[in-house]
Amino acid sequence: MKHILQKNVIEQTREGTILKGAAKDFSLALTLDCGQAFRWRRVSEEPEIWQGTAARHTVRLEKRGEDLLLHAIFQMEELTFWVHYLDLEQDYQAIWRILSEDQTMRLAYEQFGGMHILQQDLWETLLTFIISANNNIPRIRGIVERLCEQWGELLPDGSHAFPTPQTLARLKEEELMPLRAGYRVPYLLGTARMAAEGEINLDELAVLPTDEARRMLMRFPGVGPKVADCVLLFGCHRLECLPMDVWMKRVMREFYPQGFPKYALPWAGVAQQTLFHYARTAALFDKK
DNA sequence: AGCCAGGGTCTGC
DNA sequence: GCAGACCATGGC
Repeated sequence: MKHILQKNVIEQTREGTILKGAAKDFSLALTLDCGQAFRWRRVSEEPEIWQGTAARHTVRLEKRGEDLLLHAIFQMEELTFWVHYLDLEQDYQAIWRILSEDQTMRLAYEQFGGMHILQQDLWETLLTFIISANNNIPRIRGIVERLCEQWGELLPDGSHAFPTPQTLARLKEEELMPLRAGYRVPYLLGTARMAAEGEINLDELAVLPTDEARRMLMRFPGVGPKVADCVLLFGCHRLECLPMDVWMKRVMREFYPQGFPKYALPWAGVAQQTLFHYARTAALFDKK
């Protein structure tokens, strides 16, 4: 608890909990809508409010100037969950001081600074990124939403938790047809069954060295190198992992034919996420 | 109509 | 190990 207090000054109000200064170098919009999580939606423009569910927790986050308000969050346990999830303890400025030695990364950061790498639930991240394969972000959102509404436990506030491996493992392929997930359905079920039967234990995987964890993730059906790296980065907080989707391949071909500079490697995933957004937004490439 | 999207699997060499 | 076909779905 004290590490929260170190970096974030907490103020309890009737509305919830305010983290003073937490929104200063942290962008809700960039972090929650940059293709690492798919269950967030902006419920208000002004003030800026985001609502989302992660694992079995749900919250509304409001940007109030430089402060961050967590609506209706009063208990320390809930607060700790979100501080961890949003990665508010990490010093991203220190990371970007290093990455900014590189010209392209510096330019990307100047436009799109403030992204955090979320610390998402491993299982949820695994299934979500199996869905992401050869897919686009709006459609991934829809499939994940239908998945949770159908088979995720109903939470007190009316939202749905992410479905457990055990729940999904019992289903048949035809029951997943309403998801409209296409050829990924057998991957989802196969992965759910392996996780439910403990063929691969995700808790054990989470503490393995990155290379071993990656090899183990790739034993799940529907998980290749790219999905594995997304799971390691977004669900295991391995900031050195560099998922290579079509956009990052363009970035690498254009700006880093020899790969990232060596000093950037420990934070390759952090750089990647900002460059990913930069590439997609800034019209750097004329579609190939 | 054809191409593309946070790719993976399977086959054939 | 590596290229190429194939894979549902929906937006443009």
